[in-house]
Formats: sequence, C-alpha cells, structure tokens
Amino acid sequence: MRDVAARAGVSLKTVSRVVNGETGVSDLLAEKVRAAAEELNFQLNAGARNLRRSDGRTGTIGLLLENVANPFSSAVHRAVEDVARRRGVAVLAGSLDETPQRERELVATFTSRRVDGLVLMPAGADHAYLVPEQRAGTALVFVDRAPGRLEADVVLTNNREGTTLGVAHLLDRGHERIGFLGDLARIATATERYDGYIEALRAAGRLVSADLVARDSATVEAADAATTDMLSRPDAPTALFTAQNLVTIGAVKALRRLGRQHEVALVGFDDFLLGDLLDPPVTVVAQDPDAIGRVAAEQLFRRIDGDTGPFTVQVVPTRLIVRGSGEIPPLRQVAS
Amino acid sequence: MRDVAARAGVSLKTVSRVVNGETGVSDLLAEKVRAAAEELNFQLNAGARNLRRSDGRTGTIGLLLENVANPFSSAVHRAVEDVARRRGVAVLAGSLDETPQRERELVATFTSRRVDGLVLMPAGADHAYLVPEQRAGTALVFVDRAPGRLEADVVLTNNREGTTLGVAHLLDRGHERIGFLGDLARIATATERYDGYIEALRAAGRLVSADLVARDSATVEAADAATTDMLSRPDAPTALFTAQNLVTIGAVKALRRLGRQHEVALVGFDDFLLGDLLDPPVTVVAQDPDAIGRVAAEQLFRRIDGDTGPFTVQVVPTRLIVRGSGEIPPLRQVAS
DNA sequence: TTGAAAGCGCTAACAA
DNA sequence: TTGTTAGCGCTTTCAA
Repeated sequence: MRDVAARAGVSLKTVSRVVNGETGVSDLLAEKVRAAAEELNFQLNAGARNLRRSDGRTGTIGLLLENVANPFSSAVHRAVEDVARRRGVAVLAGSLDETPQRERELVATFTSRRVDGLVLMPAGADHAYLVPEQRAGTALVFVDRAPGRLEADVVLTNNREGTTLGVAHLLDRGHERIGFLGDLARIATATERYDGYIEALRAAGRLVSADLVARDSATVEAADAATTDMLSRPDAPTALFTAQNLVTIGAVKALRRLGRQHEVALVGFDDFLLGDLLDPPVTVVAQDPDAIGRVAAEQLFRRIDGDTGPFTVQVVPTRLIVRGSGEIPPLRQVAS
Repeated sequence: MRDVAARAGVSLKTVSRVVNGETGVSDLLAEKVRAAAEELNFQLNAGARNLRRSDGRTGTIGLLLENVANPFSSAVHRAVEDVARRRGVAVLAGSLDETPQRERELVATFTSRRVDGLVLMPAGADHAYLVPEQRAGTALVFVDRAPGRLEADVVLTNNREGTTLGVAHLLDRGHERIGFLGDLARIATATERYDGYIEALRAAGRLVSADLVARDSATVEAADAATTDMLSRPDAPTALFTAQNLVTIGAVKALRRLGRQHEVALVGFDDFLLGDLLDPPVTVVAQDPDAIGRVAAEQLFRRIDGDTGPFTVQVVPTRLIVRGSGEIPPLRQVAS
C-alpha cells in the first residue's frame, strides 16, 4: 500500500480511503490511486486490516462437520457457503469424525485465526471450553446436535417426530413387528430417533420387544449383519425402521442377499442419492440439510451483526417420501 | 500477550519464546508464563503473527472445487484436509459451479487472506491472472483440469485412457454400435473422454457414427432424454458409454423406464454411491478422488516447503469395476 | 538467559 | 479534501 501511495503521489491514508471505497476523495486522486494499484497488482492484506480495525472482523467463519465428504455434512456446507458468499465471507471447513478431541483442535485452529463465528456439528458432549470464546464475541451456532454445558443457538432436525412419523407409517400398514436399527447410542440424534420409535409403538399400544432392537449398528457392514441376524430369528419382524443412512444401505444389502426385499417393509431415516432407483425404491424420512445449513448461517450472521437476543432453538422439519419399500404389507406368518 | 507478560512478570519476548516453543528460557519462567497464559485463556493471534513473521506463512491454504457438495469434489476435499491436518494447516474451501468469474472472486478472497497455497479444480480456461500471485510465492496446484495460459503443477485423472478402457470392454463383448453420452464439451475432461471414445473405436477399426454421440448432456434430465431419443432410433446402439456421473444416472433412469436395463449394456465413467446396488449393478471406470486430493496436497506442501523444481504433471489411474451392466451381450437385431 | 526497541500493513483519530 | 501520527499483536534484531 505504501508503494501504491508513492506511485500515485499521495499519502497512505488516501490509498486506504480509495481501497475501502470511502467518500471524500477527489475523482482525480482516486483515479490515480486505482491506476497505481492496478499496475502494482496491489491486494489488500486482510490480516493487517483486521489487526487494526475497530470491529475486529476477519470476514471468515469456521465450519466443523462430521466429515466434509459425507453427503449430509457436505450439503450443509454448501448451504452455509452460499449464505456466506453473499456477504463476501470465507469459510474454513474441517471434519471431526465423531472425535471430541478433534473438535477442540479444530476450534483452536479456527479461533486462533480469529474467525467471526463458528458453525458446529459437534462431536463432543461438553462445550464448556467454548465459554471464553463466546464471551470474547465469537458467534456460535450448533447444527444437528445441541451443545452440552453451554448455551448457544441451535438448529436441529426433528429427529423424534420424524421417526415417529416413519414408524407410524409402518404401523398404519398393519405391521405388528417392526425392527429398529440405529446408529451409535452415544450420539444424541441416534437416541432421539430411538425415542421416536418407542413413542410411536407406545402411542399405538404396542409392546417394545428387545430382540427387535439393534442400536449401535454404525456401519453398512454392522447393519447388514444385524439385519441378517434379526430376520433369521423365529419371531422375525415384518418391517424395519433404519435410523441412519449407512444403516439403511446395510439393511438393503442384507434384504437383497436374502432375496426378501419385496417381502420385508423398510423405512429409512435420512434420504440418500439413488434411493429412488433401487428395487424396491426406498421410502425415507428425509432431512433437509440445505435448510439446516441456511438457517444456521443466517442465525450466525445475525449474531455477528450484533443481535443479542436470547438463544434460539430452530427445528427443521423432516418429510416422509413414499417410494415403495415402506408400503409393503406385512407377510403372513406361515403356521409351521 | 502483553497481559500474559504482565501477569507472569516477564517481558513480551519471553512470552513469545514460550508460546513458540523456542529454547533458551529457564524452566521457572516458562512455567510462570504457561500458568499465566492458562489463567487468561491466552490464544495466539495468528493474523498478527503472520504480519510480522519473516516467512510470511499463514498456515492456511485455499481449496477451490466444482461444488463442495458433490461427491467427487468432497472426496478430494477430505483427502486434502487430511494432509493439511497433519501439518496443522487450515483449509478454506469454496464452490465454483463451473463459473470462471466465481473462480476469480474466490481466488481473490483467499489470496487477500494470504493463503500459503491454492488447490484449484478450475472453472475458467485462462489462468494468466494468477501469474503475479504465483510470482509472489503462492503455491498453486491444479486438480482434475490443467491450467490455461499458466504453468503450474497439475494432478489429473487418466480421462482418455480410462474411457478407452471402458469402451474397449464393450467392444470386446461384441458390441458394434456403442452410444456416447457426455458432459458439456467446453469442459476439458469431457473432451478428453470423448477423445478416448473415438480412439477406442478407431483402434478397433470401427467407424464413428454421429447419431450415436450426444455430448452436452450435463444433467440427469438431459441424459435421460438423450438416451431415450437414441434408443428409439432405427439403428439404436446395443451399448452405452456414459462419460460422467449424472449422465450415467440419467441413462439408468431412461433404460429403466424403457424396461431395457437388462438388454442394453452400460459402462459409466466415474463411480457413484450405490452403483453396486442397482439392477443390474453398474459397471464403471472409477476415478480415485482420494488419491487425487492426496497427491495434490502433497505437491502443494512440497512447493510451500521450498521445492523449486520443474512443474509436474501427475496422472492418477482409473480402474474398471465390473459389476454387470457392462457385460450384457449385444442384442440381436430382429429382422423386420 | 532475558529484554528493549523497531516495525510488519493497515486503519482510527485527529489535524490541517 | 488530504495528510500525519499512533498503534493493533506479534516477531525480529540487537543489546545486556
């Protein structure tokens, strides 16, 4: 910037004014400055500006996701990016892989770069460590999972209600024995979905049978095995509710291998690419990652802009997408 | 940092030494400093450090992708992140949506934050605008597509050879009329894949028939329509090569709707989630986004670490994954 | 082993 | 309308 000033024959401050689009610079000088900046390929140093500025804004936010490569996380990412882009804000992103320690490391990496705010899909359960950061003015919005030991804005999926919706759909079609396959029980959303399953059964006056429940089936392979196992039992379920993406895929694989995909009903939580092209097409309770990301980013920027209202909990609704697998009627038990 | 110094009763410089792990500080003082830093929740300001440091490193890199939410891009993202994480480097990411203007905007957003390097999956064809940036010492690695009017390191997929492999696979099974459905011709990789198709036919002594080629079918809908159209012609192909992800899905949909998915052979370029669960499972020429991202990031850090060797072109091989759809034999034309 | 002083590139506050 | 000075939080340089 000094070089630009020298070349344009003006003071540093004048260059600063032109670069920042401030008023009160004559057209003549402004033009000279612009020409000099162009010739020297001048680019404002955002770090230096931030150091001196009174508002202390870096125009950068941090985004902590389960895994930048997973479809749900990356859809949230894209939605956050779109909101940030409109304001010229850059997005630092990182993956946590359900590792609380990684969460703390990434938060430190981002806050040391003085991000204006953080959108977190948290891996840990205790966020008290963020209190000083929050007090220092960093905006914090949690997505998909609520913070622990910390008050902050949250944007959540309707996990319990969505599951209830899906399970009720199966009950309505006459299924009496509905199996539940879920993600790791230590993950809050997994527990909420399990609660939804229980609630739907209770509401219909059904008993919950322990041998129809397989929680902690976190991978495709585990879900495949659990499904195979559950269906081989004497009192096998006539329908399955799979509470997560990979779990659904594992169940589809197992049903396919057993040749029972047109016999056992299936409703999955969370939509996935090509679910409509499978045979039968998979009925799902779809989340809306796009809305989650957008709502979270908008809340974040509201805080960054100075909103000091009470913390909010925003719930993004799920939607039942009927495609076929969830509408298979119960198989009549053959008397043996 | 000044506060920490005051509280520990030492000079600024001593705190700096401790925080940076420099040697030559007595254990006593170092401990005092650490205690004070802890009490005050001290966190080093990365921006201020960068402003003063001689090497000018920010410990941040920029990553420009086609779209952070698309499976190929996000897999590259994850691989880059993993390499960066090992060095404590943060990653700024953004989507270009095939828009050259957006590419320039994002580059500016990132370079004004003084990233140490940039990994680009470019949208534009002219990268001369990056010359000053490159001269200023920003490391530049292109992925998936080569730069235009600029010399830089590149990591590419074996597009032409991969396509040749897939088309030869169909020729080997006796197909004489093989349709080609491709992405926008202005995208370099799309053209390379088309060239591979031509080359495979030529190598087998076949003629290229214009009515078997539909380039510019960039969306699922366009590919669906093109497939439907092509298969309704008198001299319809007995096999299809689809040169991109969404194009493959469009073709699958069309074949399914026509009820000909077990009749017309299909080989797609680029693998996709659940391709193995479709009926028939889809044979593909798979790229390796993981390797692409890893190799690119490693090259980037080599440059950041001062490697001044000649620019490199690294080609990541593709792999034919045989699943069923590509092994359907040619349908005998019924004499009418 | 420790510290004082200068200055990175920029903007705030004030002066001309 | 334009410019001068100080200082953001840190590291470098040099001195003690």
